[in-house]
Amino acid sequence: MSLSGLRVKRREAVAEMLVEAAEQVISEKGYERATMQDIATAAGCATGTLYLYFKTKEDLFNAMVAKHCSAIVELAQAAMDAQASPVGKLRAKIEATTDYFERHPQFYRVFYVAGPTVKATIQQSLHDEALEVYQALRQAETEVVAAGQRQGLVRSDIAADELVDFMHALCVGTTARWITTGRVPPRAEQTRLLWAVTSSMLGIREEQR
Amino acid sequence: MSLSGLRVKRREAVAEMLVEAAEQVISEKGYERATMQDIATAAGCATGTLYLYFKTKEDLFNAMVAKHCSAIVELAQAAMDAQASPVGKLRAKIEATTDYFERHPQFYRVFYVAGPTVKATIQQSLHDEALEVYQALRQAETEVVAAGQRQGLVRSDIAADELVDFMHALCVGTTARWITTGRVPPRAEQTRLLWAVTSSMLGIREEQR
Amino acid sequence: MSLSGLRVKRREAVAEMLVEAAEQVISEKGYERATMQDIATAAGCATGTLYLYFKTKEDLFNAMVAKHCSAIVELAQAAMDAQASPVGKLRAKIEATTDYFERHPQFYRVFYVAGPTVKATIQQSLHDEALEVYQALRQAETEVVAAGQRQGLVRSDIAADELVDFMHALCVGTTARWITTGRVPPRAEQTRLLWAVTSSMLGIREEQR
Amino acid sequence: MSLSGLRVKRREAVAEMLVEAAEQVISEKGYERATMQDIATAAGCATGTLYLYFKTKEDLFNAMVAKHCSAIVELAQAAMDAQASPVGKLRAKIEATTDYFERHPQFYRVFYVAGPTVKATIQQSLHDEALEVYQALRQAETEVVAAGQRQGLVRSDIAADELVDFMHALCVGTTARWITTGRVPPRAEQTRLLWAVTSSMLGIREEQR
DNA sequence: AATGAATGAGAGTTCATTCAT
DNA sequence: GATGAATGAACTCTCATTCAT
Repeated sequence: MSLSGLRVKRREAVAEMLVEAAEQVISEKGYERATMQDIATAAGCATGTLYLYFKTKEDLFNAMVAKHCSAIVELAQAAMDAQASPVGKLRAKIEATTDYFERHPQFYRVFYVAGPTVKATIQQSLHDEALEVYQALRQAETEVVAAGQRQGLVRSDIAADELVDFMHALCVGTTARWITTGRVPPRAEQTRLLWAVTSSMLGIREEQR
Repeated sequence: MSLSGLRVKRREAVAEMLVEAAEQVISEKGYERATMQDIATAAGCATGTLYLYFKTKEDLFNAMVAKHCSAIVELAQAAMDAQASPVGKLRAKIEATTDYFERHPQFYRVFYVAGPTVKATIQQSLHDEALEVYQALRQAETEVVAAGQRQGLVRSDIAADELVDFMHALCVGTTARWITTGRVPPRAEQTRLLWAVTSSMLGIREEQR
Repeated sequence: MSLSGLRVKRREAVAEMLVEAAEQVISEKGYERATMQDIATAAGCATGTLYLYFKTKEDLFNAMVAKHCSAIVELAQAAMDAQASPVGKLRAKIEATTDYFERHPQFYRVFYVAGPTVKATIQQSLHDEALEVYQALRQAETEVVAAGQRQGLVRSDIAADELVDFMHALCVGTTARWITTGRVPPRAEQTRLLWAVTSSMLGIREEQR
Repeated sequence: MSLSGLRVKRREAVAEMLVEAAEQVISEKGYERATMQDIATAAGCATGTLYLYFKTKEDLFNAMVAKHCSAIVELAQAAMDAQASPVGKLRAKIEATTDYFERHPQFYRVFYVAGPTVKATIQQSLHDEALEVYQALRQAETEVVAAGQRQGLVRSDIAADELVDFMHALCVGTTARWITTGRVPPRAEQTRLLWAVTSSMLGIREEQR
């Protein structure tokens, strides 16, 4: 690997570390209350150093959000692709995302602590890179639900895209509660519970029955 | 009413107005970005006046949150009391809260815009005044769900208090989506949709069938 | 005078005082080196106070420049209007401006110390308020010189507007030298010297001879 | 030439290049706004490299000013030496300096953009190297003018050293106007105009008449 | 009670300078 | 010698809070 290749690698590694420090601090204090000084201290560097890697505070925040969004979307998509049946896909997707949030509770907390910038930021940062991917995921889920409806496996009295929204609301809301209260059930239980409520909400009739 | 009684009345009326101004501004800009100057301007008074009624900015925010929490809890409790059957109670509670948020979208928005202080504040402000009432509501709901389970009207494979949490997650998450996207379905549709997903999630078998 | 009238008066008085403090500090250290803290200290107030009267540092600077430019232009115009003959007008204008700079040496120093913003600022601030007045003055001078040329009192081998530019260059440059070296000749001598060189540069033949 | 002699040569060549880069950037943005990074970029080297040749930013600036001052003084002196008569000397000096500024407009611009450091810097940097030379030039000019006065070629109602100052003011002010407005007359015209106004200001009676 | 001018601590950001590589 | 990442002091500007009127 060339010298400049090494440099790029190193730069990315440092940026990654700074993002993690930011994540740490922001998840504790919220975006507005977290100062660049705080983040620098958490990262073990000087304030000015942060600006060598990110042009503004918001930039740093965006980088963090984009990183996680991309990761989640990617995992969810992969989990769905690995399954054949609509019901299997939905279940796998729920498992994958629950899993991710459990492994990255700080990121989740950001959304409940981060404040005003979050919404604007997510939309903006996703526009740049991951929005298409994110929309594709939503599209894919809707198609899966619709397929389930056509096969009589999913309730048909509510439109597929609305069901997807309900699914998201339920999963996100539940995960939020787990993480913010600090009482996270064991993994197996998480999946069981979430799938139990989601599947009955969707009126799912399991195929193998 | 005594003179001092009138004075108290007047003081409360002014405080109420200031809270409304704060609500307006904070729901637009978020807690951190909303300045006391902004709020004073919205209320049509001077900055200093705010401090005659609230000791700090956070105090003003707390008053606003407490006001709405109390109102919601009260309405929900009343709606449940007016129904006899467990299923009726649950349905009535959902209707009552959905109703409240639709009439006070600004308050709802606060939770998605308000930022870091929200969680701390809610817990703190609820501690002070409304937490007991709020816990009582949750308790009441849990008992209703448990009663439904005993009568075979509600699924029994998940504990009553957990079902209550799922209910909350679903309702709050869905309402959030409606309000933040700005695409609020008509009232009747709201209730139909929410009840359709909630009841099937709870495995409800309607009594009259 | 009404209460709000008094308030406006007071506000203007304070703003004027702050401008003077800024003038003091900037003439010593230059625009870039003068900090808002310095200016506040010179004015005997807190940093924040400056921002109650001027939106930005540049704003404060602009206010200062605009004030002096307007004053000079006004005095110069008045001095010219008070004279009948072209030669008298030119002489009166030189006297008036020399006079002003002698009474406000700090302002003059600004132009030799203030730095990059000066040119941009002067053009911009003059655009807003005083540019037309300033252009009018230049126009008036050009006409005076042209009149002098028609009457055979001023050399005709160089265009009137160019002669005006030379006049400005000579006066400004000379005043600059006096003020920056600190060796300012007595008033009577100033006028005598400046007029001696200017009039011979303009090829002036005094009328009464 | 010895090895170390070559090294010195090389070092000077690099320093010269860096000074030119600084000149470029500072003439555009002004001293304060020009960053060492900007200059390094313009020079095609790293920030740190600048510090191998100049101890501080001000040092680099001083080097640049000193370079031009020396050059101008040298040219002016040579031009004067090449003429015999006082009037010829003055005219030749004006031609030489006008010429220099036209060939180095960036340097001239520095004085109108560079800001607070200029005065201090010029005095300081000239002290170190060129002040004596500069003073010598001024002295030489004064003697030329005095000689002109003795021969009845130059007005005698104003002291020789003051006339020299007026000459400087007029030439510098005029050149400034040309360069900052960007409307530079053709070379021949420059000399004609400047000499026309300067000579009549000095009350010069051309010898050949 | 009401005002709003004043405060000053603290935020984000920049940049001359250093130093390990 | 050359590099450029790292530093941290210093800057402009904001805003919750106070207090004389």
